[in-house]
Amino acid sequence: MSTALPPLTALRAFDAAARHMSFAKAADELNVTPAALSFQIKSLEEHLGAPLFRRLNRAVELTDAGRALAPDAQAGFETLTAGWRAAQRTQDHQSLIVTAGPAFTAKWLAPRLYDFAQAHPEIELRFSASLRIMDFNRDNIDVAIRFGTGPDEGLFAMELVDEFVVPVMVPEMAARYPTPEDLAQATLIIDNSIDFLSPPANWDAWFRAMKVNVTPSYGPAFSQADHAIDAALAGVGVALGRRALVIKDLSDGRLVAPYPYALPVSGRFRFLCPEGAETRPQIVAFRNWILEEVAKTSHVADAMTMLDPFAS
Amino acid sequence: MSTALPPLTALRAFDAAARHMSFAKAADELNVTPAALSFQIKSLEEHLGAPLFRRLNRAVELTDAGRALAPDAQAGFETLTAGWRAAQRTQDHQSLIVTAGPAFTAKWLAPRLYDFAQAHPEIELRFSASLRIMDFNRDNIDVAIRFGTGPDEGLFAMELVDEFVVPVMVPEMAARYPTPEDLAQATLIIDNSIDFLSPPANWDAWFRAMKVNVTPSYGPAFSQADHAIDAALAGVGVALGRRALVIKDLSDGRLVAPYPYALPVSGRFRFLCPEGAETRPQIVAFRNWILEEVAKTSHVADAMTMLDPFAS
DNA sequence: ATAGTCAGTTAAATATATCTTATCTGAGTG
DNA sequence: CACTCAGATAAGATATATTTAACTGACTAT
Repeated sequence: MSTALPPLTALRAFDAAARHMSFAKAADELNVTPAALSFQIKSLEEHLGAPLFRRLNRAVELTDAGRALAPDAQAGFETLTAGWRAAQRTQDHQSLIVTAGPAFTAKWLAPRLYDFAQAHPEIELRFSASLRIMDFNRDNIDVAIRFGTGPDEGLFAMELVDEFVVPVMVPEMAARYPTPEDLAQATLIIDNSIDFLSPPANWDAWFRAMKVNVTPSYGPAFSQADHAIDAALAGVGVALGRRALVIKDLSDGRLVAPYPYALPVSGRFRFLCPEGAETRPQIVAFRNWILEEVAKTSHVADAMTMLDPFAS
Repeated sequence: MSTALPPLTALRAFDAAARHMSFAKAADELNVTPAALSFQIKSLEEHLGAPLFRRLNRAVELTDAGRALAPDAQAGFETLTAGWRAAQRTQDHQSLIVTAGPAFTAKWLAPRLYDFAQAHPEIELRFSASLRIMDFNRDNIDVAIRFGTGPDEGLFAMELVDEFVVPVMVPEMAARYPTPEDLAQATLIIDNSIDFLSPPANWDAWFRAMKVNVTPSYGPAFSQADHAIDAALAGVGVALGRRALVIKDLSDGRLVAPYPYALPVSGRFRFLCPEGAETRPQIVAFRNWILEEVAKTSHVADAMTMLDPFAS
């Protein structure tokens, strides 16, 4: 039995027909006449020596052979399409598609976007905020910014600055809670988005590292870090904010960190792109811009004293 | 930027060229002249608007665009090939390719093969003994027999009989160890191949279920169940054998199980094939034959008393 | 040096595959 | 009973792919 592939055009016609379960719709998708599609399927069936579809009254259905072929045909063409798109993207120096989690998008990227647009008017930046880890080729992504530790196979990775968490609140509230012990009276906002970290970076860990013995009264809990920070900005209470997500608000004075003791966390925000793509001009520009922006606010972090995350 | 795929023949030419890193070898693989391949690559590069290869003195190397495309191109065509082979297999009623672990192949299939060949001379049976779990389409497999519990997505599965382990030895040895307590004096052969089971099905578990308090003296340990049984057949000692693997030897008298107390285990051997393939004639024949063979030796197991695997 | 070889390119002719238009079939539908 | 819908088919037109044969430019070995 010949292992060689049949004519690929015919295979593609089959894929479209199997996905739509209709020759007419498949022909439409491929911008050919139904007649052409009919020929292609017939040719494929001749190559195989057996029918792939059963022609019914007003419908078609797959034969056993068709059912064996269809899933791999679909997957194969999807992969080819993804690869072709990736190759096309290497030729595009105008646009840049970035994916990041909702928190980083809202609290780091969004407030600085105007700045990037000013510096690089030629680059059309698009965002795709999603927690789902995306596949660069399949999802048409150029750059991802993800919180984690790496390493990642086959990816170019650059770690942004050391990450930590520190209690943040609106300035008016800071006057009411001059010392960490006073936080026993405060509403502590909970951020569950980094529960997966080890060692943990929650309120309990911060108090322990501070060697402060309080029985905190917890307030609302959020599954996304940006919502917890928004709550703090609204004056709801005190949040334990990750550096990257609160440093802009601290720098601009919307939030303050009255106790300059920060708890290091094991993850960092990382800049990721497919290997080889790190030299594309718009990716270079974006990466340099991120580094510049990080540097702009580093003075805020310099004033912090790092706690021992393993203190007991 | 058009998202449509370029001519597929050109893509396939690129795939071959990228895999071989040589136009000449790629042309050879595709049974065309180097000239044809050169045209195909050129056409693909025109579609993309950029070169995919850098032509060097006596070699070619991929450009960034080529590097972005090559992996997905290769994966895509591999998937298409696997699917096509799967479709071709549905048309083949003569041959049957079975994969099973080494132990099942050696101790169950191999001794019965002559029987199947007699009953179905029209079916050409081939074996692929491997511990690696294989992909039906990718590896050209019709049927797999695996030890486990399921369920399996998208597969047709049939569980063979309940599985258990029982001490087995050569008949001469049985006279020396009339009671389970006597096993303290015997060499106990260890089979590590089912260490992953829960609850465990090792000597310790069997003695505990028997409520026999012995301090066993362990002999050689094997990572594959058939080797442990071979050791028992060679008179090395007493093995704890899985039903399916020892029942033929018990039935034929090469081994005996002097203590008819068997410990049930949580896994079973399972007959697996792609969904829809279970009606193909040679698969039906093979499946029925397995069921018949299982029935032939069931009297041996009927004489066993099942122990409580959770006894403490 | 200089001819030989190797890898890939190119032009022109040709073969093959693919697509279209137009007509046809056959089973439901109003 | 005419109508529509999904697909099949025939014949000619067009686009794609391939071959043969001649060419380039760099390394290789006398």
